[in-house]
Amino acid sequence: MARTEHRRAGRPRQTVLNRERIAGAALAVVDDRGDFTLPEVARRLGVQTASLYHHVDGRAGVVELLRERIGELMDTAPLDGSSWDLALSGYFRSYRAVFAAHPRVVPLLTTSTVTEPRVIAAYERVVVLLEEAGVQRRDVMTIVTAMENFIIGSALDLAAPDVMWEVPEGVDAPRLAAALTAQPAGDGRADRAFEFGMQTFLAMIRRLSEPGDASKEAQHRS
Amino acid sequence: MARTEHRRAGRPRQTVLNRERIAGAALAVVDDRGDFTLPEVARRLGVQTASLYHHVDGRAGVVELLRERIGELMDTAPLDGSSWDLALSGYFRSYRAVFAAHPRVVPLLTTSTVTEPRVIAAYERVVVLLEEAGVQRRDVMTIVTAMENFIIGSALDLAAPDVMWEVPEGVDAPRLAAALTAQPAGDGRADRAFEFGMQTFLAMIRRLSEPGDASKEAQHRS
DNA sequence: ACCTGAACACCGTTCAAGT
DNA sequence: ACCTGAACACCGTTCAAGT
Repeated sequence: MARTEHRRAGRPRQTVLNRERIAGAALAVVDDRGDFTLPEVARRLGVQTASLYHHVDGRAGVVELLRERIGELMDTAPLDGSSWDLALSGYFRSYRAVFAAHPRVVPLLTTSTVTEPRVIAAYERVVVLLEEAGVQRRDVMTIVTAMENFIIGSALDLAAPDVMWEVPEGVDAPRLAAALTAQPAGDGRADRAFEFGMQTFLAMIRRLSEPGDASKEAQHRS
Repeated sequence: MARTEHRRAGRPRQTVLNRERIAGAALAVVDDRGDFTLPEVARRLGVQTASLYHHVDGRAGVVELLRERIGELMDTAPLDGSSWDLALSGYFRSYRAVFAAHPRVVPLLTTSTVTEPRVIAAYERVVVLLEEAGVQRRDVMTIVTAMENFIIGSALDLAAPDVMWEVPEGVDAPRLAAALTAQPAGDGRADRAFEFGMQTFLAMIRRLSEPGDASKEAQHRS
């Protein structure tokens, strides 16, 4: 009892900390607090805040760790499927499912370039699939970007409160109120919007791939 | 000179602060720092940090102020146009243009319910337009939510770095690299993705409105 | 190399004191 | 009612001291 009560100063014989453990603690803190601070993460690990700096580059480093962890959780298996549309929808669904499991990390990861090797590799597959589907090379990134933006927005939606729109007192919005009421019940609100959007994009990709479709050119008019 | 050098303690004869001025200062700080702190906002107004608390409810109150200001900047005029698709695309374009002008406020506003009267009123119009377009009442909010998510994602894209995907060393992603290179030049990358996505949604709405379209039901299969 | 404990600058919030 | 100045708890980051 007296032995483990306090860790004295100086390097311990066996390492107590590593990036893996820090990532797990940070994710846990975000999951139930909605955000994290370095002292909170350290406390959960039974360690001093300053100790974290031996493994990660401050707070930004911990965010980077969360980004990696999220990337690892995504299931890229669907991308090796047979048909391009099932492959894409399967991957994007798992992409969003990871955020659905950890909605409160989303706001922490929204502003930065994608560099995660696993994610980059997945997008490599996505590009190949789109080209196989018949999308013109110069249009590929436009489509990927649009879908990515949609998924990020849908992920943020998961972190948002249950009611996305609320008609305040004094404001008259009967049709909006009616539409809000007419929504199918259940917690599937965000799920339905996601599925609808994804199917919408897939349908457009099919249209772009049909030979002799005049709307192909329309995308380049502006 | 000696008169205005210091403001002594006690209530000034004429009010120096109001919500409007605070909103403007906060927006300016965010625009060029990427974030704001109360001391920064106060400094820009030549005032003590504590003074802000007489007009807004702390930091959260200033965020609320930014939300209001952004709502006011949106141009709802297109919503009174003749055809539903031009009305919707016009409004959503201005919606996103406001964020394009103030990209760094986006991350501050992403997690919360829409209550802004101006924005609620705009969505009331959007609902009416969608119903006029022939969308089933129970589908309206699904579509609105999907489009909203897409726009939020597209707005965040504006706050992100120029390169959204970067293939790191050691990772092999030739087709992604080629697709990135094949993008049309110019800063229109985000704009093109936004236009593509919006037109994609409008096309789907048209399809849903066509009488006797079997795909209508498909949306409710899951 | 890795952990501690103390230190520092900075932030958000509160509050008594002044007009 | 509205502003100041001081105070407090807390956060991110640095660093010398210890093994």
